[in-house]
Amino acid sequence: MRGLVRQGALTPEDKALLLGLELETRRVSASEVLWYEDTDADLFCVLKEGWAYSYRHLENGSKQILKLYLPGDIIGLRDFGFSRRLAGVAMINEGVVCPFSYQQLLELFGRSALAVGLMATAVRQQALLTERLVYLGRHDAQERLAHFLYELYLRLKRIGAVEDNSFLMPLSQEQIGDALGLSPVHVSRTFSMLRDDGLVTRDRQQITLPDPEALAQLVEFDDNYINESLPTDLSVLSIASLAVDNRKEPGVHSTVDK
Amino acid sequence: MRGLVRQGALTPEDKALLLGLELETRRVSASEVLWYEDTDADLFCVLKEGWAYSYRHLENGSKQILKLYLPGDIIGLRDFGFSRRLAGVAMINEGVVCPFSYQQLLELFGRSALAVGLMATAVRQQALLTERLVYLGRHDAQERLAHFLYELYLRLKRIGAVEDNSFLMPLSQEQIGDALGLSPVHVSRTFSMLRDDGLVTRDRQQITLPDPEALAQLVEFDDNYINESLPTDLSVLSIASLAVDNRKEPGVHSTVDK
DNA sequence: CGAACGGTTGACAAGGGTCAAGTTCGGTGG
DNA sequence: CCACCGAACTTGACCCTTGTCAACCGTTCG
Repeated sequence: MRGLVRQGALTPEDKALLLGLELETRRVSASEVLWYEDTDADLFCVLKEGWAYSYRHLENGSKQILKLYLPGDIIGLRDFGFSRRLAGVAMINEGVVCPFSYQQLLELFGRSALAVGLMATAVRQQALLTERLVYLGRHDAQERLAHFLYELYLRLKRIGAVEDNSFLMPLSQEQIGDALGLSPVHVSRTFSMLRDDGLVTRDRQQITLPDPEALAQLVEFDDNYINESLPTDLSVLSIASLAVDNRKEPGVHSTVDK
Repeated sequence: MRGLVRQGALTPEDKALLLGLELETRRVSASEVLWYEDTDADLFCVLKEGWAYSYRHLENGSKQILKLYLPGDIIGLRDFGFSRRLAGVAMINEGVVCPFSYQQLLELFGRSALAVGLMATAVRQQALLTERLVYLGRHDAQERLAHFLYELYLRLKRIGAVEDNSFLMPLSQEQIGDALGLSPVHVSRTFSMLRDDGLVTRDRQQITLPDPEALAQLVEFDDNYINESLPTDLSVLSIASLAVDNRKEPGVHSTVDK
C-alpha cells in the first residue's frame, strides 16, 4: 500500500476519492457481530485491530467458518454485487474496524461498467466456491452429491441446457469424486442411494431430477447466489460472444492429456 | 450482458475497449489442458462451448477439482494479480474458448490503481478459500490443522505479530473445528498428535511452532499465494489506515486479548 | 464456593476409503 | 456379425478415521 502511494500509482482521481472518504473507525467488542447472514449488503470494512471471521449457520445446527480476518484484512468484499449477505461476520476478540460503503466502491470503479461487472463476476465465482466449502466441511456424501447436482441443474437451466428436468453431465464419477472430496467408489454408492430415494435417475451421462424441489429441500439450497441478477449483470463473455460469433474459425489444438 | 448493452450501461470508453479487442475463438478438444498449475498467468478465457474445470494436483497423488465451468463462464479470473497459475484448467469435453489477456483487463480498469488493487485483493482472498477447500477435500485432520496453523503463522508474520515462532491465537477449539470441518473433540486429539510429533506447542492461546519449516513440509505449503507482492500490492486498507491514523488515537496495539 | 466454559480422555459407532472381483457398454478388428 | 478389449461403473468385505456421547479436569468469574 505504502507501495502504491510511493510508486505514485494513484491517479489524481484515486487521490480525490480517498480524501473524499469520510473515514471513521469503530471500536468493536469481542464476539460482536458486524452483520448477519441474509441482511442487506451495504458496506464493507477494513479490520484494523482484532480478529474476525465470516461464517454460515446450517440447518443441521452446525456452523462453518469460511474465512479468518486478521488486522489489515478487508472484510466484506465477498458480498459486493449481491443485495444480501451470503455470510455473517463476527469478531473473535475486541478490535477496531473502518467501514466503507459499497457506494464508495462503485464510485471507485467509476466510469467502467465492465470493471464493475468483472468484479461482480469474480465475487460470484467466489460464492460458488464458498458453497462447496460449506458442503465439504459439514455435509455427508449424499448431501454433497445432491447439492452438486442441484447446483449444476440451476446453472444449466440458466443457460437453457435443461429439458424436462434432465441434462447431460459429461463428468466421470472419478471427476465428481475429485470435486466433492470422495472416492469414486463412494460416488457410485451415493448415486445408488439417491436413485433409491427417487431423487435422481441416471442413464449414462443423462441426469434427470424427477423432483428438483425435493432435492432443493434436501440441500437447503439458497439459490439467490446463482440467480440473483445484480444491477450490472453483464458477463463480458456474452459481449465477447456477440462480437465474435460473426467471424468464426476452427482453431488450433495444443496440448492434450489424460 | 445484453442487459448491460441494452441498459446503455456501457460508457463510450467501455465500448471503445470492447471494439478494440481482437477477439479470436479457439476450438479445444476433450481433455485438452488450457493451462497448467504454476505456469505464467497471462490470460483468461470466456468459455463458449463445452465444460471445463480447474484443479490442483496434490503430492499424495490425489487431485481436487476446484470449480466447474459451464458455457458462458469466465475462466481464469482466479489468477488475476498473480504471476503464476494457482491451479490448472482442463476441458472435460470438446468446446470453444475465447481468450483475453490480463493486459486488456488492466486497461479496462484503466485509470484506477485502486480498482485494480481491490480486484487483486478479492482474488487473493479467493486463493485462501481455495486452499482451504483443497484441505477439506483431500486431507486428514492432522494435515488440516497443520496447514491452518502454518497459514496463520505466515499471515501473522507478514503483519509482524509473530515473535520467536510464537503467536497468540484467540480461537476456541470449537471455532477451529468449525473452520476445518472437524468436531471440537477431534481438534483436541489432533493438537495432541501434533504436540507429540514436536510440531506445535501450545499454552492456553499461545501457539509456538518450534520448527516452522518442518510444518511447511508436512503441508506442502506453497506460500506464494500469501506472500507474493503483486505489481499493485496495495491494500486499500493501508491507505485507509494512513488517512485515518493521523486524526485518531495511537491505538497501535496490534491484536488480541481474550 | 459453585457455575460455566473450554479442554481432555475413553468407549463406541458410523461414514467413507481401499482393495478386489465382477459387470456393462462402446469400440475395434477379424 | 461376433469376439475381444478397455474404460467406467457396481458391489462386497474389511478397516481406519472421525463423530458422538459421556465423564472428568482446570480456570475463570460471579
